[in-house]
Parts: sequence; C-alpha cells; structure tokens
Amino acid sequence: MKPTATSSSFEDYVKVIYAYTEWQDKPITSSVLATRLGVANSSVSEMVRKLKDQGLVDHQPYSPIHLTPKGLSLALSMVRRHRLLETYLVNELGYTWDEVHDEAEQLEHAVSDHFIERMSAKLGHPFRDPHGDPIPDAQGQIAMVPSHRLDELDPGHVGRISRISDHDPELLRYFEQQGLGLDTELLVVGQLPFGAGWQVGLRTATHDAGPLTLGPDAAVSLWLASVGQHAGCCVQEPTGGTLMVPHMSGL
Amino acid sequence: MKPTATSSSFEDYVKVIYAYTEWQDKPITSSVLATRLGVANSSVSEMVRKLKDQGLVDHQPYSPIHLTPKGLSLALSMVRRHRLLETYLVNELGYTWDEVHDEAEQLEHAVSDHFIERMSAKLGHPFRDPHGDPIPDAQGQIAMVPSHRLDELDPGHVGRISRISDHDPELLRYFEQQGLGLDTELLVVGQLPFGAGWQVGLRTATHDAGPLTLGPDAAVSLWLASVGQHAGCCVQEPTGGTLMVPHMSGL
DNA sequence: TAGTTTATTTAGGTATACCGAAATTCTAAA
DNA sequence: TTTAGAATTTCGGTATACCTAAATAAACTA
Ligand SMILES: [Mn+2]
Ligand SMILES: [Mn+2]
Ligand SMILES: [Mn+2]
Ligand SMILES: [Mn+2]
Repeated sequence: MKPTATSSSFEDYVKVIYAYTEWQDKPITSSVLATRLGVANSSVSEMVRKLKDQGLVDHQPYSPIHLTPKGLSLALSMVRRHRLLETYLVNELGYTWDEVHDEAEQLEHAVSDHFIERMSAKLGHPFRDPHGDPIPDAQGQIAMVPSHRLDELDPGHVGRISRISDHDPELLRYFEQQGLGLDTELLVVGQLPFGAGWQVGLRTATHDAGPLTLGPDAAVSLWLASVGQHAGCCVQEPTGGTLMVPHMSGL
Repeated sequence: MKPTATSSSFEDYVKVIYAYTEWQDKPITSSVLATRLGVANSSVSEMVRKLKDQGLVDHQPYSPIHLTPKGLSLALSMVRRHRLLETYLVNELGYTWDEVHDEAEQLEHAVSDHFIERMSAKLGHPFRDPHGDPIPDAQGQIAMVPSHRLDELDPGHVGRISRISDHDPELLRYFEQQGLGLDTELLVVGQLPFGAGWQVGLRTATHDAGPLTLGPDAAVSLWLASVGQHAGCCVQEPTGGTLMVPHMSGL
C-alpha cells in the first residue's frame, strides 16, 4: 500500500477530530469540526470525503466523523509533534507557555521524524507538555493522569493541577501571575452564586497564598489530579480502544 | 503599503535568485532558475510575473531576473533563516552536517522571527553556518571571508577551508572521512592531468596527513581563505550594492 | 403527522502553484 | 541578411483547499 501523502490540512483535520474525542468522549460533527478549523462547513464536507478516500476516517453522510486506526495513528503522531515542540520551545528556547501554541501549530507540519526524536531525546523523553497535556510516545502510547475539571469537583476536594487549557494565551498569563501552574496544589472551596465562578485555596512551594476567586472561564480551563496519584496509568493503543479519560482539552 | 503576503514559493524563488548572484556575480536566467527550483520553465515565467507584481523582482521579457531592494531584503532574511537553522541543528540537536540542508529547507518557511532570534541568541549570534556560509544579521548585513575556489588557486598556495558546498550530502560525508572540515589548512600541490583532479596536502590539529587527491567535483566544492586573514570585512547592505565576493555556493 | 428549523451536502466558483505543448522572440551561424 | 536552433513566454489544463449560495436530509414542534 502507498504511504498516504498527508498534506498539512489532512494533518490538522485528523488532529482536531482526535482532540475533540480526547475530552468530549463522543465523535465530532461536521459543523464543530468546521468551527475548530476555522473553515466553512462545505469545506469540511469536501475534505472529509477525501480523508475517507485515504482511509483516515469513517463517515456516512449526515453522521459524525470517526477516525480509523490509520487516522488515529496519524493524529497521535501530530499530537506528539505538537506537544514535544511546545515543550522544547519552553525548556530550550526560553518561550513562555502562552507563546508556544501558535509556533507549534506551524512547526508540527514542517519538522521531520528525525527532528522530533532528537528533540524528545534532548528533553529526556517528557510525558507531558508545558500545559500538562500528555505526549504520546513514538508508538502512539499515551499516559494520562486521571483528572477532573475544577468545576466538576465537590467543595473540600484537594488536588494538584494536572492540565491547563492552552487555548487562550491571556488566561495563561493570568494563571502565571496568580501563581497557578502545573502541580500547584489546590483546595476547592466552593462555587460562588450567580455564575461568579469558584473559590479556591492554593499552596505553592514559595508562598501559601490565601483564597482566590476564579471566573467560570478560568475554572473550566483547569484539571485537577487527586493528591497522592501519579502519571503512568491508562495506556492507550494507537489502533483504537476506548479513551479512558474524558474532559481533556487543548493540544 | 501592504506587507506583501509571501508564500513559501515566493520565498524559495527569491532565495534561489539571490544565491545564484551570490557566487556567479551575474543575474539568473529563467531556465537556470527553473532547474534550481526543480520546476518547468513555464512555471517560472508565471511566478516571475507575480514576483514582479509584488515588487520583489525587476524583469523584462526574455531578460535575466534581478532582485529589487525589497526582494533582496526578503532573500537575505531567508538565507539568514536557512543558515541559522543549519547551525542550530548541528550545534544543539546533534545533526551531522550532511543531514541539515533538507530539514532547514522546510523549517525556514515555518519558523517565526521570534524563533529565529531566540535561536541566534542561544547560538551566540554565529556569523557562519556548518558549511562556512555567511549568516546575514537581522538587518541583512553579511560578513564574507574573501576566498577562492580551490581549482582557481596556483600550486603552492596555502589556505584555510572557509566554505564547503552543502549541495551533495555524500560529498560532505567523504570530506568528513578524509579529515577535511572548516578551517582545515590546505596546501595546493597542483592539478593532475586529464581532469583527474587536484593534489593537496593537509594539516589538522589531530594528524598531519599526507597528500590527498581530490576529484574535480570535490575540488570545486571547496573555498580557501588565505592563511592569516579573518572574517569581518566586506559588509553588504540589504538595499543593494555590489557583491564583493564571487564564487560562493550553497545555502 | 405535517411543517419548520437546523445540519449537512452539493454545485459552482476562486486562488495558488504547478504542468506539457504551442507560439513567440532572441541569437548566432551561414 | 536570412534562418535554424535555443530560450522564453503564452495557452490550456490539473490538483489542492478554500469559499458562497442552493439543495437536501434530519430533527424537532406544534
Ligand atoms: Mn497545525
Ligand atoms: Mn498547543
Ligand atoms: Mn525552502
Ligand atoms: Mn543548506
């Protein structure tokens, strides 16, 4: 079989299809895909037909879109590229975590496999990126830390920040400023009335800051892992199988 | 004026036009440009018209193609990108000097200015790449070491290798194997009859190797700087002016 | 269930960057 | 000077990846 010439558009389509399923636990629809890619619905219809021709997705008209094993494998390799690049930019080139997403979005299509593996080696084969998103290994295995979104946790729960959406650079700068980062220990105090957000308490190595109010947008961008748990469980084959951890976002 | 949306094709066209002039000291023709880019002559005619529309080249039908100041500026920025990337791949990611050209060819179109300047800073703002090609600074200033191609030098001349064409990876591996690298001191013994090549003597820090025979392809790929001279002269403005050093190759 | 709204696909069209073949222009030999 | 041959451009066409507007299918709603 031929090696499937994948354009950078194909790569972005399968990546977005994968990313949606990674947290929503259900297949993506045509219009959501269009929104996330920033293209017209009609463009998606046409591209999905081509992706199907290449055996990267399963799709019947008017139904949601599924990745095939081949499509999942390509998606995982793009996710690996993206997250390794983000990690590299922060660790080796002094980028801040709010600057890396857009740069990685371009680079992920331009670098060779050789480049990726060199980078991974130099970084010591990291398993998560600067925002806590898990990095699949070269075989597509991905280690996920069981986590829950802050807004889904009961008052009194204590957890360590395991993942932060990188969608909004400004929000990332805000978190930085407030001393909120990966592995910061957080106490969920409770939800404020009338959608004002959540009240949390945080303890960092440096300063034991007092209570903090997080708006709704901030709250849904944070995932917490139960204190006492560590990474390494819930391994997933690139050839399919159920995704064990819902509610994950960002690339 | 609008910022001239430059596609990666445009970038490659101006880069190749510049590179030709950098060593041939005369403007490139349509068919040579086509050969170097690996496209049909008709494609070049069409693209040159578009480059002219964008004010990147001067051209009248059936004549050679010149860069405008704007085109030269873009070309120098692409050359800077390419050569910094090659240097980075070798110095920071452990690439060998025969592996970097193709990777840089892709990356040069994908990285941001921010990435380039971070890289340059991390490398200590190098002025030449792994093959000795000069790296323009962010303003397009380029420092060239006065050099001559080995096949143009008289017997008895002693020089330091200042530039090696990166065109053929296999030739680079051969040079490596023979102990020939940047700054290797070389004595031109003389030309062999019937186009067999050149006889040279080399002295490296490690071993004082005996005489060596270089075939014609190898000989024309090496540039020598006179011993005792150093880099830093012959600065060129991006806004034009005569190129002072002919006979340079590669990117 | 019939009608209305929404989601999705189809149809027709654009821009970019290529191609081969035909026509044109330039050049250099006779 | 004429004219063959070489270089270059023009012409018609392809592939990719978008778009808007129109048609259609599916999902609600009354
Ligand atoms: Mn992308
Ligand atoms: Mn990202
Ligand atoms: Mn290039
Ligand atoms: Mn190069």
